[in-house]
Amino acid sequence: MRVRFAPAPTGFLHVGGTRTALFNWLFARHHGATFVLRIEDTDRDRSREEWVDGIQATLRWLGLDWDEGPYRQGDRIPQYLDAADRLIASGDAYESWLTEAELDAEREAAKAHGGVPRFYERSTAVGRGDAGDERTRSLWFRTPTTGTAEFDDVVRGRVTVPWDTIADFMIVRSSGQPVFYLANAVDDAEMNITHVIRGEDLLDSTHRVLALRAALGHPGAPTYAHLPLLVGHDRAKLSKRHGAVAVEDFRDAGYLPEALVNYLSLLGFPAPAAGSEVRPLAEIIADFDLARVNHSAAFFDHDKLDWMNGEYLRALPVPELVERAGDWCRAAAARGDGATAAVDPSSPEFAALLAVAQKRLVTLAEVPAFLAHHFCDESSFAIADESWDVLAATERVDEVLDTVIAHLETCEWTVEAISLQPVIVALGLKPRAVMGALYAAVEGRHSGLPLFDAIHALGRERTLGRLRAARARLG
RNA sequence: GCCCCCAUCGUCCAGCGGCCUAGGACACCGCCCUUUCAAGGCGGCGACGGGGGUUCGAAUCCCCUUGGGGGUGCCA
Repeated sequence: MRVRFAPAPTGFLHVGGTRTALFNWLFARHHGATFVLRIEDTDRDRSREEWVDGIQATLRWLGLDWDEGPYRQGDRIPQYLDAADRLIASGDAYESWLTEAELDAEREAAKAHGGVPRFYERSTAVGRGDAGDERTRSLWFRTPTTGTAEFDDVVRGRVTVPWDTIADFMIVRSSGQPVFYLANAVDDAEMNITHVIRGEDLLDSTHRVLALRAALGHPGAPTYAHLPLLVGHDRAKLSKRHGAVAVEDFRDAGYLPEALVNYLSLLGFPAPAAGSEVRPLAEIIADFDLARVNHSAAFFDHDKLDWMNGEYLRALPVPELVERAGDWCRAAAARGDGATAAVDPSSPEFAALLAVAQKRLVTLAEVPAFLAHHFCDESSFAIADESWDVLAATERVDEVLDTVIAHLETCEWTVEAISLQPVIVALGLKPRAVMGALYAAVEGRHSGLPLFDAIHALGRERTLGRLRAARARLG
């Protein structure tokens, strides 16, 4: 069996396309099939080489490795044009020298009659036009006018459409470049693709591709499976205007590829009957079955992705978390992220603080904020305004600071010995009531990393310096 | 306009004629734990769009309707 993922390099790989790639990949890995990557760059004007590279880089980042390709349709133009010639010869297609305005006029006329445009008659009548006309040649497939177009879809069942509702369609542009339908039909046949797994937005095009394939004389047809679309808040097909949908943006935003893959595997496919939705790839592969794919569109829920990413982050062994967070920080710094540049991923404190930050992380992008109080110059250390307000509003805060300072001046420097509850309780106060003030004084914000670990990593002098500064500011 | 697809909690899924006073997950709310915040534990809120059938019995089958989406491009 052979499947293919066939993106057009007209933009970054977005989550919708990624889900399609993932389901093809899952199918291939489940059945031991061959996964082919094919770049559909027949539209020269919109295709860009950087996207061809970007798509591959993103697939690699996700771990969706392909077995063949990437094939480039741009390299196979002669095959498509040859196919077009055969269609002209057999009478299944015709050439047209109609201008775009004339084509539009035909469309208008057809619409007025409640029908669908056919350009053959008019094309024949006009021919190449008069000498001096600025006409160009395009090739069109002549669709049947009677009967029904039908095929069996693994997820939708039998799909039937009357041929008289399907207009003639272009197969070669006036620029001489073949159109998607033709290239798609030729490639799926010549590459021996057995299963076409793609988005539902391509459902209606299947009839045209199948008609081309039949007219070209390719026996049989692949099994089709049209996946439910991924939609945004407005339930419309997911696109750029729905915010961050470029997968490379998710990488930069600190998401783990395995979390994104796991999350995507849940959209349009039943969650495991028993056990967690968070599960190893091997299990997702083993469980995959085209016949169980859902029918209705799925909303891409960032909240659930966040939760999933947190689950994966928490499950990471600390050394691996340190390594991956370090990689992320270096990449962010390289992108020019100033807040991250100060963080030193190779320092022992980075690892120590990350270990206590782990349960609090939703994405790797939050690492710098949690660690900022540690990796800053004392001269640039500042307490956030709202956190200072919390500190200032704390009951007997001056007394608390004095006591804590005294304790930290002499205590043994271990996380256990630093523990501040005893001294607070000794003052007759509840730790809950004053802890916020201490977080603010030491970490610059009233909520953050566990205080005693933060203090331990910070060291005695820096900690005392901050506490004394806060005490002094109180007056 | 025409054609096609779809329809269970706010969201993602379970359900494939009786086990459903509809189950799980995310989100949300509350409680517990607690060094703030998280994490974790426990609990709560919350859905079969509507109308006809079929059947002893429909979330599950059929029809209509409504709603949503997709297609109808010299995009794929």
